[in-house]
Amino acid sequence: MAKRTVCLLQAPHFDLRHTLESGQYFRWTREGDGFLVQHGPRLFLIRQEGGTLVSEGADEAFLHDFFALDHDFPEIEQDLRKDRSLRPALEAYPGLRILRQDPWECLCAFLTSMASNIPRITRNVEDMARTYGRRIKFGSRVRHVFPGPEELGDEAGLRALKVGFRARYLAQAARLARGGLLDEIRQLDLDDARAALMVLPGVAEKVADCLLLFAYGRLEAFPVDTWIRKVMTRLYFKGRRVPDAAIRAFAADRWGGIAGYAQQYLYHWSRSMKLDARRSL
DNA sequence: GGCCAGGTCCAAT
DNA sequence: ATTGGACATGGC
Repeated sequence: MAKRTVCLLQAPHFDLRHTLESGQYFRWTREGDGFLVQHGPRLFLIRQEGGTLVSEGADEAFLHDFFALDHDFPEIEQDLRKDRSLRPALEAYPGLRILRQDPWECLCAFLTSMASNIPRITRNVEDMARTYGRRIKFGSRVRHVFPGPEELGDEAGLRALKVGFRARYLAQAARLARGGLLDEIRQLDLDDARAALMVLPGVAEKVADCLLLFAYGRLEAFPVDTWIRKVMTRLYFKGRRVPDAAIRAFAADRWGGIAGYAQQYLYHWSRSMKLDARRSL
């Protein structure tokens, strides 16, 4: 067996665990004091030692891109800290960052996310990989690459994986992705990009915003899901139910180009808080 | 058992 | 323009 080279990467102001556990990405498992992660064709071990990421099985350029180390973390954090309501979330998960995922994989993950939950999304994604993806090994560990749009099964095949009504969306997404839809997004401004993504059946505002934020690096995107709706109405709307558009508009106004970071902190924090409807913040 | 879940779509106000 | 139910499956 070929010996794998160890890759060291400086990642100050970055917390691997908070980042992976925040619910933006699903293809990782804990292993020892680190994680076994896969993304695209890669399968790698990674752990954090202070401000350094130590990895086996991935090169520096990939890691730098995937973990989005080009984002100006101190600047983002400093900006968000100006909002007092955000501080508990910021302090609960210092170093929580937004990843830069592959758009196709991200699309499939969040297509399966509707009316679901993280354990089930994770299982759906792994089922798709195991059924349609090519095998890869890391030492004695065997995993599967997430299948490309050409490799993903048809609707009937996907239904057999228990993804339910999401099977049709996934099959259609594959068809449109084969036509290059996901590549055309990058050059569009936010509104056009969102509209282009929403051409995909099963993609409306929330999933589109997840892609824009988690895959396309559009840090101003602010996905509004049930958790965000709950925490935002509590923190900023006196508990009154308001349209999602109003929440997005508020976020854009308050946090501008880094609203997506605020979203990810609030999402992770609100879930850990187990916010109760009867309790005020 | 029925209700609801990292939503979206469609029909009926 | 807004609202309610259906959609598969699974967990509680």
